[in-house]
Amino acid sequence: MSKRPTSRDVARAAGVSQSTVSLVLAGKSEGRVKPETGQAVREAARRLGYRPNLAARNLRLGRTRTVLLVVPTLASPFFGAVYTGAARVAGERGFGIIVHPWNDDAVPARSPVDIEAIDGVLASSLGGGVTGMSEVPLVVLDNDPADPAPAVNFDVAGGMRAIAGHLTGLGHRRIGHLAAAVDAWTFRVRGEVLAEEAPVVCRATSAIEVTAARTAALTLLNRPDRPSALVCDDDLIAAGAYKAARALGLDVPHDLSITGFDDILVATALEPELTTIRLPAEELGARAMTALLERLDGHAPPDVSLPGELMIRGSTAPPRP
Amino acid sequence: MSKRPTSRDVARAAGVSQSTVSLVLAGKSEGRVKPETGQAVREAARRLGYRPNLAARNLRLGRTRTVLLVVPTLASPFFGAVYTGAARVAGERGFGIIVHPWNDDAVPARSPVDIEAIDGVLASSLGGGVTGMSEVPLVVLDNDPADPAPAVNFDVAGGMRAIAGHLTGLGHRRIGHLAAAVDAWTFRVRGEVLAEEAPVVCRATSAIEVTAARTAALTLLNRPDRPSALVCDDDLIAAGAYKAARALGLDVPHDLSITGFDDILVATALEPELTTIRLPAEELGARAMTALLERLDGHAPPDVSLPGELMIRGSTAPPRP
DNA sequence: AAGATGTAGTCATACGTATCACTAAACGGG
DNA sequence: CCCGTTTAGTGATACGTATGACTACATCTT
Repeated sequence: MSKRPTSRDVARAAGVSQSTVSLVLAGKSEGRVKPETGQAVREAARRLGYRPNLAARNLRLGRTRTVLLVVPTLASPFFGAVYTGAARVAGERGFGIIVHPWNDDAVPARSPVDIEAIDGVLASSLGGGVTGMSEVPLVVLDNDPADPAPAVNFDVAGGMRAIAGHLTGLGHRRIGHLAAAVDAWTFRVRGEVLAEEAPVVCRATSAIEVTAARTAALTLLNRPDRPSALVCDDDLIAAGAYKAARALGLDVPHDLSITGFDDILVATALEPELTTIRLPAEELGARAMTALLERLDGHAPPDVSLPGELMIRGSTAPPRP
Repeated sequence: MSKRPTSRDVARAAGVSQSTVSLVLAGKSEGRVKPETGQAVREAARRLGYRPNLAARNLRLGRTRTVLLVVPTLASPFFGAVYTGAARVAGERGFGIIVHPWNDDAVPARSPVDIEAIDGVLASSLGGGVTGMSEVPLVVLDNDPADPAPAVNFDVAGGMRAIAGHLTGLGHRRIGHLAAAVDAWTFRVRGEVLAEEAPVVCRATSAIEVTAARTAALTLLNRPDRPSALVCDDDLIAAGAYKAARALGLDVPHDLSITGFDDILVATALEPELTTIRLPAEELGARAMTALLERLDGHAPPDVSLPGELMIRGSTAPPRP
C-alpha cells in the first residue's frame, strides 16, 4: 500500500538532501558530491526501487524529450520500418518515441497531441487532422511540397517514372491504372506522372485493401480493350489485382503484367513476386526524425526527397504479341 | 515567441481567478460559477488558444488516464486489430492509449514505461522485458497462464485441436509441423497440442518471416517420407510454405495441404486462400483493456480465454491416395 | 431582526523535480 | 594567522494545475 517512493524518500534513506539525490541521479555530481556519497544515494535509490516521476520532471523542465509518431494504421510494415528508422535516431539523441494511430474513421475522444506531453510530432500525411495540431513542432511524411509544413518525402514521381519506363520498354501500349481511393499528395502524384509517361487507357480506384482492389481490377480487366498491364498505387492493391487475374484465368505476367508500389511484405509473398518500387522507409523515418530534432533546436531544415528503387521481379513481362 | 498560455493567462484575460478557469474548463462549475462567467472564460481560452499543460495536470492528479500498449512490432495487422479493440474501450472510459514497439533485438535507451507517465500497461508476451515492469498495473496478452501476471489469452489449444481434427478428418496421416522459432507460451502450446492430436512425422522451426519459412519448409518437403500436410504456427510462415511448395512443383492443396494461424491479411491474399484459425484480435484488445481498467480500479479480474474460429479455405484437401 | 442558507467566486496549497544561490568547513599561500 | 579558494553539500523556489477551505454578499425563514 506504500506510495511510490520520491526523491525525498531516497534522500531520507541516504541521509542527504533531496537536491543531492537529484544531482547524483542526473549525473551532475561531478566535483559537487563525494563519490562515496554518490554511491550511497544510488544504493538507496536502488533499494527503494525509486523511479523519477515523469510528470514532475516534465513540468519542471518544460520539455519531455519525447516525440510522437502519428501513423494512419498500426497494421503496416511500411510504417513499422519508418518507426525503426525514427527510433534509432531518437535513441541516439536521448529522445523517446511513442506511436499513435490516427485516421479519418477513428473518432477518438482526444487528439493525439492531447494524450501525452510531447516535444514534437512526426506525422503521416495520410490520416486526418494533422493540420489541426500545428501549435507543436511538426514534420510531415510524404506531404505535398506546396504545404507550408516541413516535409520529408519520397521521390514518388521518380518512382512512377521508373515503372512507366519499365513497362513501355517491355512493349506495353495499353496500361490500366488501379489507383488508391485516398485523397493525398502521394497518390495524386502517382496518377499524374503515370498519365504523362505511359499510355494509360483506363483507370479505377479502390480502397487500400485486397478485396476492394480485386473488384476494381475486375472492372478494368472486363473491358473490351483489356490492358496488358496494371499499374497499382500500392502493393496491397496489386494483391487484389492478382486475385482478379486468377479469377479470369489470366496468367501473370504473360497475359497481364502487374506492378505495385512500396515493396511491403506481400510483394514477395505473392506468386510470382511483385515488380514494385522499394521505398527506403527506414531511412525516411530516420531523416524525418533528424529534421524534427533540428526543428526542436530552432533550426529550419530543408525539405528532403528520397529516391525509391525499381525492384524488377516476376510479375512483369512483355505483352503477348 | 510568446510562451504557451497558461490557465493564469486565461484568468487574467477573462477577469477571473485561475481557480475559476480550472473549474469552468473541467466542467465542474455547476452552481459555482455564473453561466455568463463560464462563457467568458471559455471564450478567452479559445481566443488565446489555451491547452492545459499535461505534465502539470498529471503531476497534480497523480494519474494520467493514459495506458501504454506494448507490441512486439508495428508491422502487424494482428496487433493493429488488438489496438483497435483496446482503443475503443479506452475511449469509452475517457482513457488515452499510446503504443510502444518493444522487442528483444531493439536495445532502446529507455524502457517503455520510462518514456511517458502512464497509469497502466497492456503488453504482448512476445517481445522482451515485460517482466521488468511489474511495478505498474499490467495485463499481458497471450501469456502463460502459469505466470502470475493477469492475462487475456486466446484458446490456442482449442484452435490447434480444430486444425488437427480438420486434417485428420480429411485423411492426412503424415503431418509436418512448421513451428515458430520464438520461445513463448502461445507457440509452445501449439506444438504440444498438435503432437498430441495429430500424426506429426517431422518438424522444423523458422523465424516468423517468409523467406526463412520457405527454407525451413523445403527441408521438410525434401524428406523421403514427405508429409501430406504442413501445419504452420503462423500465417506468415504458411506463406513461406506456399513458396516452397511452388519451388518443388507441388500443387496446393492436392499434393500438399497447408494451414496457418491468426488469419491476418496474407491469409486471403495467398492463392489458394489459406485455411487458418481466425483469432478475434479486436476482442482480445477490448477484453484486455477492460481487464486493465478493472485493475486500475483496484479489482482483480479473472483471466480470460477467447476461442478462435477455424476458417476452412482452399489450402486444405484430402491427400492424394 | 437575526440567524440560516445559497450564490459566486477567491485563496492557498501541494503534487515531485531540477537548479540557482547560498553556506560551512577545510585547506593553502604569503 | 588571516583571507581567498575549493569541496561538499543544503535551502528555497518555480513549473501549471486542481481542489478543499474560506469569504463576501444576497436571499430566505421564523
